Amino acid sequence: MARAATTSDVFNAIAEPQRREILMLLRAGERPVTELARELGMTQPGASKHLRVLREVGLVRDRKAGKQRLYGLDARGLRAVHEWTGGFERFWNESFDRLDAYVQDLKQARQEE
Amino acid sequence: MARAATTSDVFNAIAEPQRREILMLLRAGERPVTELARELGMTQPGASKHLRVLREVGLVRDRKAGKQRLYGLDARGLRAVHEWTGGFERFWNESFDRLDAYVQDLKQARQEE
DNA sequence: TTGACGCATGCCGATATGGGCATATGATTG
DNA sequence: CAATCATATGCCCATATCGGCATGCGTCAA
Repeated sequence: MARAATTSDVFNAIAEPQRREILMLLRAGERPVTELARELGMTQPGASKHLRVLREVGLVRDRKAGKQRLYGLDARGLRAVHEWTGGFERFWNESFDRLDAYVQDLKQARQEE
Repeated sequence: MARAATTSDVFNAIAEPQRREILMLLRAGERPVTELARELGMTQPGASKHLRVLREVGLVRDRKAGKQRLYGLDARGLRAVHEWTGGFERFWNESFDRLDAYVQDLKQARQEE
């Protein structure tokens, strides 16, 4: 087996930095492909491909506007990611204590050598 | 170029479902590799490889305990993902309105055909 | 020392990637 | 219809993946 498809779920789709940038840009409103490409410094085919991935996982939607195709944000899919990571909130707050304990263990292990 | 390394950042590391499962399991406490492998129904080498990725992005830390090696959660890296997705919160709440507007646009476009 | 155990690593194969480039497709305009 | 603009797609390449399997390496026990 190989790596899962980028279109398999939102987690995979947003693993790509440029796709995350696209999403951030779209917070300011709908945009045609060429403008996105220009703003992100990528080629038009490049932008189209990333947009396709985002569309397939439902993070953006597109709308024809004459010659152009406007892409807009549909952030609902990001909620799942937010909630999943939120399930670890108490752990990243605890982390310092845990790191402390870890350091203690290290010291102890070193003494036992 | 190819797809970015899974170890390039936390977003890539957690794109893998099994790695997310590992992290969830570790919320209950440290565990040796073999036990993780058993609980997740994967082979020991498989678990080791996923743990390596998680370790390289800093989501887990390991500690030698005699013959075993205990892996523990370090969730701090997930905070960045939580915050990034949090930046879209108002958009997924708005989504229904926006969808509505979208539907209106569609209707209008259809009339103009 | 010799086993046995726990884990990490290396190699293989199949696959999907992301970027570049050319080109097909669609819609608008003259 | 022809020319043009906006996008999407297809193809190629180099690369990194994940899984399976064998094996190396460190640690503990007899």
